Amino acid sequence: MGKRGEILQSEIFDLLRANAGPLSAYDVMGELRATKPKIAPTTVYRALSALTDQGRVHRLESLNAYMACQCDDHQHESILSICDDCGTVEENLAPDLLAKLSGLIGQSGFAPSRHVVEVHGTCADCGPGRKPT
Amino acid sequence: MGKRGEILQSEIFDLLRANAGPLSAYDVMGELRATKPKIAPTTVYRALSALTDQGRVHRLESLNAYMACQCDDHQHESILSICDDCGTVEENLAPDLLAKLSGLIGQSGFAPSRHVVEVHGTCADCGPGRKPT
DNA sequence: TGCAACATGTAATACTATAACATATCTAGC
DNA sequence: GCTAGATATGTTATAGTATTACATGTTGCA
Repeated sequence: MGKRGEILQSEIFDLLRANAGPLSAYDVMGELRATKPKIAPTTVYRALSALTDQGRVHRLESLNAYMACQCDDHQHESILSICDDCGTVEENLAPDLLAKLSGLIGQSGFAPSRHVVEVHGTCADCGPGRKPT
Repeated sequence: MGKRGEILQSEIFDLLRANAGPLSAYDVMGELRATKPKIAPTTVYRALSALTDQGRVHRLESLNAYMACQCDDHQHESILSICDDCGTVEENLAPDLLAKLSGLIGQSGFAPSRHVVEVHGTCADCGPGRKPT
């Protein structure tokens, strides 16, 4: 086996890439139901889990949602900036900052394995001095 | 009104303080049911929300759980290190690092309002070179 | 008193995620 | 090819997290 799973993963990855903002697991399932009316949460979660393990998809812990990695190299941890107005998320790379973070935490003997760094706020397009339509 | 709410908040705060690790909202509700058998989720969430607004309680986004702030001054954002083995969470203050983070993100015109920084790993007590009991 | 504003209580339901077990597919060795 | 064991996938049910909508109580002030 394995074949069908990879197809599903690609399908989900494309779906997330095509979307401007992040999608919840159930959003993804809703989209998939268009072609696979009987797909179950477990199946979707398994695929999302595989994708996040691969680094092709990021999970937004503070939103319970998922987005496609915006970079070509999927072997990195990201800093995600989330606009609370329009919902768009930008991915920022800052290995040095994450290293500094690990160093700081490591001083007390803690061994970091995974960083969750998400910054909420308003993006340039939604920022102050801009009025809603 | 307002009085009964503040009492409940203190009760929850004490409960969280007494606990070594973070508690989920429903954990908290379970404890509260000992004295208030009919307390509802909404009530608990409202109190937790007030407490987090005050900075007396931190929400762990990656665990869907809550913990009492370990510092006396509750007017700060924290970096939380979470041991995936034993579940204990340490609070680290690093205003300079958060400022650097804001600066980085701000370069693209993004205006940060809230930082979520959670580091998973293993704490000094659970780290490598230590075998389970 | 009466009412406006707001805090709290209550019930129902929506959203997110996993457990447990059944079924299908693949690979290796015969 | 066939069987057995390992692994991936499908299916059903349920657990865990959070909010909506509306009812009721409380306060302060005209």
